[in-house]
Amino acid sequence: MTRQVANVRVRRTQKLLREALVELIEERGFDALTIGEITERAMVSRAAFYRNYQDKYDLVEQIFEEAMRALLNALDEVGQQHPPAVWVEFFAHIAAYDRLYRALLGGKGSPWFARKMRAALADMVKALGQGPLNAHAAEHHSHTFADDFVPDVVATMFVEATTWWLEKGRPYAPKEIAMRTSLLASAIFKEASTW
Amino acid sequence: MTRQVANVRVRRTQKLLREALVELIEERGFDALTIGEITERAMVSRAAFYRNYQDKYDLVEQIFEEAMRALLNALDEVGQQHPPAVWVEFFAHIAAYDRLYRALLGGKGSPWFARKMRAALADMVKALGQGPLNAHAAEHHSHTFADDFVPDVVATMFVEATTWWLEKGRPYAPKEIAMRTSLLASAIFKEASTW
DNA sequence: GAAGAGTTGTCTCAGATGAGACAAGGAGCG
DNA sequence: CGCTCCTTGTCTCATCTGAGACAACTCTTC
Repeated sequence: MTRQVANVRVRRTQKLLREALVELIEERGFDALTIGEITERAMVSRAAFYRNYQDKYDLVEQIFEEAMRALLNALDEVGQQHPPAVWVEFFAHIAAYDRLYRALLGGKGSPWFARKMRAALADMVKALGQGPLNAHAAEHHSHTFADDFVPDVVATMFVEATTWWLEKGRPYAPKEIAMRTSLLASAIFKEASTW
Repeated sequence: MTRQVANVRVRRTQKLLREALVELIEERGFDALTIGEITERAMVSRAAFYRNYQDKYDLVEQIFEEAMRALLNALDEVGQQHPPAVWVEFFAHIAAYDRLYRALLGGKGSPWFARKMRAALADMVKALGQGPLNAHAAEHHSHTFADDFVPDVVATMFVEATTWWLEKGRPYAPKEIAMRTSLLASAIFKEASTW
């Protein structure tokens, strides 16, 4: 399949499909959706769907990747000065894409997506692990299996925190939830560094 | 121009243009907009615009007419039992189309639209004038020039009330604002019936 | 396990759409 | 006035899209 990008019609089709998918996940959950349902909502033909995407997983994946790109851009602007600032930005990002993440992570979402997100976050945590967030590991040169395992644990924690936060209607400001979760993350890293 | 309706593509184009127009009125005001700007936001060609509409006034007009159709449907369901109920439904309708009416009636809207709405409301008031709302006129058979003038005044009052209500962020519930304005309307009718 | 209903993924072709060019008109400016 | 820049409204043609048909597949339900 040739993944087109130049044409306005193609980009419009993709936009309509993305919006329709998010709406429908909110209404009926991801797993229950059929391609025909999505394309009907998007006012697009079923053929147009298959011209752009493999299946509905491909579609969410691209929505998610786009969201992640937006997040990474936001993180670039913050710089790496203050470790918690990254997570403030992260939760601000979640808040901005509230409907999307609520749809994908909430009760009607698919576990498949939570895995996807956990993996992406684990990569982020690993990248940050080289930096100032994980001072202990850097100091003690603790190159155990913790280097793979701990980021996974921390990422899981962040996904859980995000899910909880969204489902409760975001009771804390991004700054606050970021503080709490990054303190938890630090504690995990610290504990792990003693292994 | 042949006004097409059957095709999905045509309806989609119209939907995209409607949404783009409302967005852009909110951002930059109605008068400042060019056709090119609207079509670009809608991800639609300029030619497609002219295939569906005469000009931007034609487009707002249709958005408004669609909104009015929705309102009249809602009014049908209410029935004519309780005069204020009609106005409760009216303000509930305004609230439902909050963004649209705020955009069209607010500071960046066009006076042209306020006139349009006043005329539509005057017709509504005249229709209701035959009914139970205007008990006085019916009782006293007051067929003066008031039959044309008073509905205009009342309609103007409703437009003003609507504008005020939207700009203040809808401080009252639809029921409450409906109560107050319909009392005003009754007072106007009562006074006029003594002429 | 057979039948029925619904979904998926692919294909074709008529038909609607986007790109772009065009003349005409208006607004701002010296 | 003349000049430039932008917008409008219309047209043509290449291109993308929707409709619909199709076989293959998966569930239910008997």
